[in-house]
Amino acid sequence: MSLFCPCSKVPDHVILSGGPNNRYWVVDVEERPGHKTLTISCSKSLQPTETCLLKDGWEMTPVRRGDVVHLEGCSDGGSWLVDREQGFLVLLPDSLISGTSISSSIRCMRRAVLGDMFKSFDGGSKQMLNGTMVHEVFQRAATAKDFSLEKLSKLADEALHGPRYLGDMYSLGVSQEEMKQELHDYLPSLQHWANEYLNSSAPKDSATVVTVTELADIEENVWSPRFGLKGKIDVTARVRIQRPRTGGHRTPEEKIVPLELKTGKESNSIEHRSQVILYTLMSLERYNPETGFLLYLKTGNMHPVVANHMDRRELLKLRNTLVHHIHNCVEQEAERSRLTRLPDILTNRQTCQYCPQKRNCALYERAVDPSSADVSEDVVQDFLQQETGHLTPPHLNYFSHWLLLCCLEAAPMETKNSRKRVWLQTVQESEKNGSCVGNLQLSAPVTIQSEGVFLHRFQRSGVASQQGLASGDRIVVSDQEGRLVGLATGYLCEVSKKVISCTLDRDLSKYSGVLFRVDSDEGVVGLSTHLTNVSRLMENCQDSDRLRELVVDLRSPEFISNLSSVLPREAKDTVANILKGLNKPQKQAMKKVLLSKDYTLIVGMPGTGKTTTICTLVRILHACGFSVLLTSYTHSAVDNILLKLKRFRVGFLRLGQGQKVHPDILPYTEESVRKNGVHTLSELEQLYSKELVVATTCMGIKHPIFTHRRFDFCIVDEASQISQPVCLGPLFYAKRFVLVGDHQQLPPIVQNQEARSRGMDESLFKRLELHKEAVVQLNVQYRMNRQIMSLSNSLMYDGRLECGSERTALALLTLPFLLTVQSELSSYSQMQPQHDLSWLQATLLPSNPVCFLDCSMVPALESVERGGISNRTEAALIHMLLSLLIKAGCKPSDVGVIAPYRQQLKTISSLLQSSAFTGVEVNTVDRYQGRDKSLIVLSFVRSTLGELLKDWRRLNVAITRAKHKLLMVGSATTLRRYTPVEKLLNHLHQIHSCVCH
DNA sequence: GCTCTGCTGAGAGGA
Repeated sequence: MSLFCPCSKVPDHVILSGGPNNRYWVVDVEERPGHKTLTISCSKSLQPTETCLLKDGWEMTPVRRGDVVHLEGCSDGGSWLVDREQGFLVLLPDSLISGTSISSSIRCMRRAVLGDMFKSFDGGSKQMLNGTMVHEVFQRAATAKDFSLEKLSKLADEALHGPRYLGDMYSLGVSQEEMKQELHDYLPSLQHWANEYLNSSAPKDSATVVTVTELADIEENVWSPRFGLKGKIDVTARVRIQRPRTGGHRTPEEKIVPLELKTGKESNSIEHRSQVILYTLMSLERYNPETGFLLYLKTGNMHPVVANHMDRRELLKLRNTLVHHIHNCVEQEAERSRLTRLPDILTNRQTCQYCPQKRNCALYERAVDPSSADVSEDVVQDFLQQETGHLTPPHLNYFSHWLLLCCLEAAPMETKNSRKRVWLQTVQESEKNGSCVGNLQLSAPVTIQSEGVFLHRFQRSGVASQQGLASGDRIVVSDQEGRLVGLATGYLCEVSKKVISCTLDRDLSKYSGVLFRVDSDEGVVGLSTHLTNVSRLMENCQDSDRLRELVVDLRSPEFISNLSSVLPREAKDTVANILKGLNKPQKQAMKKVLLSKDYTLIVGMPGTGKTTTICTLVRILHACGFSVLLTSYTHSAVDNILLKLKRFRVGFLRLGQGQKVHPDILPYTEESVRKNGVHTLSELEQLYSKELVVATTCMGIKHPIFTHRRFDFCIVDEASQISQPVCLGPLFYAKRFVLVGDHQQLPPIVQNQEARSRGMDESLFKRLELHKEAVVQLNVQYRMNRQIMSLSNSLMYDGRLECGSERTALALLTLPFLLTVQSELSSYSQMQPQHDLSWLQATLLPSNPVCFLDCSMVPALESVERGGISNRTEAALIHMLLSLLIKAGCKPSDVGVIAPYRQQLKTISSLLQSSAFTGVEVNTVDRYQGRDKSLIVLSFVRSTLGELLKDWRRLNVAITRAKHKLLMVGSATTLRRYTPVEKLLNHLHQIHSCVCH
């Protein structure tokens, strides 16, 4: 008998179910020699329970209490058996693992796990590019049903000159001619294959004859939640298999099977065959194929791969081990998390020699166990020495620290990942969340918008339910039955009650008649960019060595003493001219950057003209002939600077998806420039090297341009909001860098509590700030009037913030009709003397720029709902204040309402529906950073200060958005318990107790 | 206790 903890509760985000697509919660695991028994339940109440007996090797499955599993096979009255002959157990089935990950784990499980954490940055090889291009030629010939040499060679040339692969050739440094040679070598065997297998009628008595009668699909995308698999099937073909006659007459078999194309050696290796077997497994629900084919395009030979139970069983066991390691890279030890061990390092040096995860493999080993370099086997010791010998203990510490933080932070992202809803929730359930629209049918012919972008229109039948999807959202399309999950992904264009239009990566016209569902797809972004950057920082090369010294060892930044050596003579006048428009600290900032040999930190306090400063800096650097890489975390921050820069005839290249770029910046994107004709490699090279200034987001550094170009300066805007690993990314490509930010404003958002407490919200900006000599402060501001500024000064800046002019200092809200409103209020007060409204009259006065409206005396209770926290009383008060202020002549577009919680914004917005309020912007503190309004109304929402406003940086941002008037609404008595708010309240002259009705 | 923006991606061969 096994005992299990009755208090163990299933978390909210877990979805369980019975039936063919079952999901069981593992209540308990009982291990015995040779077998393992699971106590499981598919109900969240954990009643009733069933059992599952694992044996014949399945008992080695690393399944634990609290895991979710899927069971295949049969159960006998609630007891399942998974053994040699029957049944499968799929561990964590909602984590879909790709076919290639699993087949790569055959040789080295450790490599497969690392491959999931770190997307390798090696950029591939010429052979790989050729492989991709041969695939493309084959697939397009298949679509055109024409494998003649003329057609093939035409398709090859299109691929060579089309936009798609030029970037890869640029990265790899191979010429179009070279690639052409490689590619053309394959064409004859492609034709040969077609002659041999495609509709061939050549009868052969002796052997099995396989004839491909139809190429049913190309690059079919498959998500198989039943087996926890995903993949892309090169070609899905209908084949006729005629076996040799043995006497009697035999009808040929017709089947739909996956074809896996390979351009490399005809190895027929276990990895290749495993890939095919996994494809047959994941398309079980679609066609139930028992066979697949490996098609080697070098020779045109085709090998059948028959999938038997044993192969499938062993591959699923590998998948289970892999998924276990991916999900359990962190373990708890005495309340503190730490990295877990990975599968062992191979001791066969031959295999490891070309492994793309070599460095990460060694780094990880030393991160979990610093002593491993001394105690392991000799082979491993040598390997560790070779890969990490150049690193000091602090370097290794930095690596393991950030690796752990990233793994911790990845966990909440994983649980939030809503992708599993696509297959675990019905359309009705998902529509209720607003994340899905169902009952859709194709309503118009699919049109091709550009290469690989297909415009679809769907008609919705039945009642339109609550609408949660918006245009621009990333989506995934599946059939409603759950047989064709994840058919295509793309973006939503138009949503109305009846019609949905979207652009998808695949043409779904062959599914006419199918009922579709469209789900929002937030995707699983993960933290692989972060980890890749941290790993790169540990590389044994010049760029990384230098950056490591500055970032990890915190070596003091150096400066040269004389400007004249950096300023070219011919640029002097231009630079002097540009400098004219700047104030003193801004000029200092320019000078510091020019003198820097390593880096400069520019602290841009609120309203001090950060964007202008960066724009001016770029102009100066440009005038001096320096190249500049301009980045920030968000597209909008990058474009804000570019919009300013554009006016000064400074040329630049903007990298990134056109969809995300500001419309006015679109003409500068690579996409648009290339439309004007870039067909050769040298044209592309020209485009990539033409502009001194290149702009992109920090995550956009996977672009081919960075395989070759280096910049004199890298500027990172909003650097105090970017987490360290991300901020590092662009710095690899520049000799010097400039971080612009303000650590007194919002830090990087970190969801995991432990990750935050262990320092994940420390930006690189903050880390480097200890070197005072690298810091310039922009403290002259042009936003807030004197009273508002002094509030922030007392809270955060110790009086360092200054007004740029008397005009700024004295500016007040203009309310042309205030007298009318005031007299109305007065007469109301006279008629109802029990309602003293003098507090309200004082509040409205522009000459009272900062007011706190204290709701302590009225019951202003917050309510915690599903969507978050709100406070109706505060919302009502804000509604009244705004009505009066707008009546008094304040323009709605000059008004901003800020609250720390989304739910409160909803509550406020719903009260501001009337047209009088059109233009009033209601948003979170976070969204308001970097922006301002003449009048800001701030709702504190909580009578007990929440986690969010305890952060004085968030509070600082909130109060510094107002130019002329700041109204704060909250419960003063309780808020006083928190030091930052207390400090703030003590500074105020105007605290009004409001008496609401 | 509820703040949010980034990202195509699974596979393209080689020993």
